[in-house]
Amino acid sequence: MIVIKDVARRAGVSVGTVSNVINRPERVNDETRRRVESAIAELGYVRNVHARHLRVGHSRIIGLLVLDMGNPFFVDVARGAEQAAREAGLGVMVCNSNQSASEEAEYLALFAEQRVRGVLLTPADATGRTVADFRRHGIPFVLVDRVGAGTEECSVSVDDVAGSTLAVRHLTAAGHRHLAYVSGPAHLQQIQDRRTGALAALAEAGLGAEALVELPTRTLDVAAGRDAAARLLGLPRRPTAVFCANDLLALGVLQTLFAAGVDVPQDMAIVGYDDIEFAAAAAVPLTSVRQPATAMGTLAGKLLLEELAAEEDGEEHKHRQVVLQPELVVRKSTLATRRG
Amino acid sequence: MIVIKDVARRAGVSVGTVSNVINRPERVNDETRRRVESAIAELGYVRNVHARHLRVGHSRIIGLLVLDMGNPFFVDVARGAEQAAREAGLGVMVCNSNQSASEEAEYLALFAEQRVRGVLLTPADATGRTVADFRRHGIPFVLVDRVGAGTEECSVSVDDVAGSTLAVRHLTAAGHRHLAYVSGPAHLQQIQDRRTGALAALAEAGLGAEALVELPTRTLDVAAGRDAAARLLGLPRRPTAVFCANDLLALGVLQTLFAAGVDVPQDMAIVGYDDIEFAAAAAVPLTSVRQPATAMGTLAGKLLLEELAAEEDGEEHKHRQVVLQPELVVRKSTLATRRG
DNA sequence: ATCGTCGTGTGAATCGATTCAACGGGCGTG
DNA sequence: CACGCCCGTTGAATCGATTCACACGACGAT
Repeated sequence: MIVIKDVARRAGVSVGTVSNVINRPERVNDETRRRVESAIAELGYVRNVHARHLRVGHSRIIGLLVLDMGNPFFVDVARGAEQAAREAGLGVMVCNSNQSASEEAEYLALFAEQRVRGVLLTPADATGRTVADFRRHGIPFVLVDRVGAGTEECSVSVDDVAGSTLAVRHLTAAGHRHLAYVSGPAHLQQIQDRRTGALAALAEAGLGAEALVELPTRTLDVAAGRDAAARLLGLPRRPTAVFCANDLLALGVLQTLFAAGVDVPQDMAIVGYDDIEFAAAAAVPLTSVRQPATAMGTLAGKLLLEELAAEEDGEEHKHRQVVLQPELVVRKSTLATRRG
Repeated sequence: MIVIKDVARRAGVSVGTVSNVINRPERVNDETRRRVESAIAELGYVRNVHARHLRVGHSRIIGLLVLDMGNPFFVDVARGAEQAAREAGLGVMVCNSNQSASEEAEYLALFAEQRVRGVLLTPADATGRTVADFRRHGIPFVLVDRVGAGTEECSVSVDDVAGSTLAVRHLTAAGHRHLAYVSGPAHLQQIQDRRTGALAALAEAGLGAEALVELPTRTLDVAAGRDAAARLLGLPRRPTAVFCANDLLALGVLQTLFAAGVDVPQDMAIVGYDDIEFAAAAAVPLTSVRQPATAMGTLAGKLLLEELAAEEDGEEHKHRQVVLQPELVVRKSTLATRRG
């Protein structure tokens, strides 16, 4: 393997000069620079980032830890983050916590070992334990899709309470009085907030918590949705509408209802969350709460970059909590009007 | 930041001993080991992988470069690869080439800089140029979803010619005589192979290439499918069936046909490719060619691990080309029988 | 003639963990 | 008692790139 010393020998200069050609080309004479550059090309030299990072103290990679890349919502978040990082010449290492606090802790430990420059994190652990542990390493991080507890970190989130209020208000306005909430793992903040918003909308309509049957699931995917729908069909007094904590669940619910011959939206209305691309292409196009996923990723990336820049310039950094607003997209899955 | 020297001082031992506790705990006395371990815990020491890798020569990360993580097919491949890597204690860095040869080259350069332990690669460049360039670095790699040109590398792929033959044979058997092929970027091997298979099935049915109208697209996503469907509807002599190079395209086609009031499958049958989870949940459940995506990822990971193990033991490694077989899943989007 | 400055280059110290030759002490054996 | 051996530990060399104090020559100003 070719190292910087080989290049230096080939070009007839010192290793310091080769390093300068790579990192501050303006400091070296044109003629010398050309000689070094062609030596690099001829030998096929690739610099070793480990040596570099050992010296400079940190790497040029940021870590992104999301709940599940199987959810197109997070794919969009990742796309946004990657774009922001790219513009600053940083690489992104994407990992899945699979909504598990222990996997989250494992990946955060990996990031710490790697001395990543910063982290974008969608916490799986609502207690904040793993995040608190991670803070000790002193690696800058930004929370994504979750508001920080204090103001000790930046965060970008979408108002989940507002989003679910929109969704459920839409249902109560159509006359629904008895709803189901297909939720998800209770330890996720998003799941809790979306319940809060749903209850708020019910209260507006003069309804109490008894109007909302919660159907929790272990995961947030299509299979869990199918499973929840089976439970839904078995309920003694069947609700007339289902609010799902995300679109994957909603698609699963839709599939099972369809197979059971339940007409959507006539017999059962469905609202999803996230408005992933597949929601519009579903058997019955899904009404859903749209979240600005890519924008969230980009913004989170930018906040992190700001913090890094401040750190490098020795300036003070004020943490910011950005909250974006969701938007209800009405489609066929809720279009029927309820009788009474 | 805490370094190994701090731990050594705290535990009252030399740095060599601390390193031994971390890497070969059996060589150190129980009492000493415990002292070092608690020093590590108390100080919150995290070892610096850059220093480690500088010394040992390579990292414990493998690179995975896929065409598009927006395609659930590749998410499944990644899941499989990650699992295989995890079992061997390796991390995975996932990147998207976005089907672009230049982005592919960029990410491969990043992997080379990082001295990743190995690479799993779905090439975007059918010419094999970027792959050939990458070979120079001497980093082991395995091709995924693509058979290698020679036998100079391992590969895991699914027989695309067989898969598309299945798909199109299914259509001709149902009486279709005039088909469209919504393809994709011509520089992808998969796209070419799937055309070859389609033409083979047509030939079996006594039909020539004129029976297949190709509608190429620039990308392989839902939006491109919508766009292709618009062109499809504008054709002078409208085909009765569409074969799409993947499910994302098929979902886009379905959406546009639906909006235009074209009945699927009565007026137009659709076959997709990949059998992603969303294909079954579509407006009209899609007939699709199922590929063993997760298995492909796992297998590719295992082949790479085998190669790495051989390298470490100084053994000879024989490259293998594994070809998996796809399977046709028939659903409603092709269920109508053609008249003549 | 002297001094300062500028533009280029050099070479050694440095980052943190790993590894290995060497060492010391305890024990058993001849 | 002397010797060899094993166990556990030490300390220094090493990996490759970066960085910085310094050197060197040329040139201009005084």
